[in-house]
Amino acid sequence: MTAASSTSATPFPGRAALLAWYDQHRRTLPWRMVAGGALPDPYHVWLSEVMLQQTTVATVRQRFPDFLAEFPTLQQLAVAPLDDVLRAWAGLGYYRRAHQLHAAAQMLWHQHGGVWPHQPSLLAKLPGFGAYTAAAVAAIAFEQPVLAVDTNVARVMARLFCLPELPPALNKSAAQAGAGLVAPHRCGDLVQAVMELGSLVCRARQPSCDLCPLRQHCQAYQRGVVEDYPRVAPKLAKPTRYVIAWWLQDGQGQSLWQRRPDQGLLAGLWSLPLSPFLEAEPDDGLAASLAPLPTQPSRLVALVRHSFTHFHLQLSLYHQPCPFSLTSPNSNSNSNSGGSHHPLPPAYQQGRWLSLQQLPEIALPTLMTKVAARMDLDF
DNA sequence: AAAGCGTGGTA
DNA sequence: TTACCAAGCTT
Repeated sequence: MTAASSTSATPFPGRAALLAWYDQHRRTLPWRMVAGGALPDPYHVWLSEVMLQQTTVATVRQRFPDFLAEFPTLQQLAVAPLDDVLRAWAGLGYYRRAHQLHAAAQMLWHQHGGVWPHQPSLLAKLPGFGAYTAAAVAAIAFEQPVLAVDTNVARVMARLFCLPELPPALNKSAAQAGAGLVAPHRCGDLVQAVMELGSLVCRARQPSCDLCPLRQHCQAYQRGVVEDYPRVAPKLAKPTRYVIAWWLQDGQGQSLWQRRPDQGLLAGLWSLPLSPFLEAEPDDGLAASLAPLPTQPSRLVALVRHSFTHFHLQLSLYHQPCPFSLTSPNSNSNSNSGGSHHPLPPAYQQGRWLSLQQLPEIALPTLMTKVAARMDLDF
């Protein structure tokens, strides 16, 4: 989001009350030091901040320890294969984060010699570091006097000062309005205190103003208009798209899985072969015309619904037996033992033939986890 | 700079 | 069931 440093801003009078509230109510989280403890490990702070981008604390609480156990240090993350990182990230969404996490680890390890820059402006040069993450790491890990503005902080400031902007302009406005909260000491606690307040008290829905340590300072509360802030832009309706996923099954019960490109939707994750996106629900005739093996029968096995950020998807899972006997389980091509059959078209000659039991070896997005569950039922 | 990019919980 | 929301970044 955004960041602000306090240079000449008017000190905010509620800062001490906010920190006192934080000392009493802060949650114990896996990436957070005990109250009053030493500075946290910047690698832990960074990993948690990236995981928490648009992702709930409840989810990150579950996934952070496992990821850290697989990649305990910056160095181990930097030297790990990308596909291992993607597999560890599977299910968390926004997979570009995992690509950039890996790229930034490599830059920090190989170009910075494993030494972290402390300034937000330098951190912001790393992939995956926007204004928010750069400020959050600088404040929490290195006690730099900056305010990191995420959704929570923007909401708290919008209410404290009745800021009228809509996102993303609100974030800049909130950074300016909140500059008076920043001081030379307890920089990391201050940032986390505002976020914690936004998460636990100054919530988007049903805020608990009676529990808020800042309500005497809150303009929206004084005017009785807390629920009117922050203002929200009207949302566009999500379109529904359709797609066919091909369950090609060979004689040993294996199916063909393909790695998606490193850019775009589900980047670098694995999927059954997919048709192009369709504007309407496909019927059996359309499926037959698009099938990888035109001479083989195909049957509809399941409809799988899934929602992405900007569209709804209905996936039609079509099963098609593949008569080729494969030379090896992980072969990239099909043998020619079935001489009377047409070979698979080139688009289907890349990938891995895997049993359902082997799926943990590859990075599967949640959509494909749902699909695999239906394959398991139908197997 | 508007749009692309995941997922799970909640009302 | 649907819509909204959550410790955003990138092009």
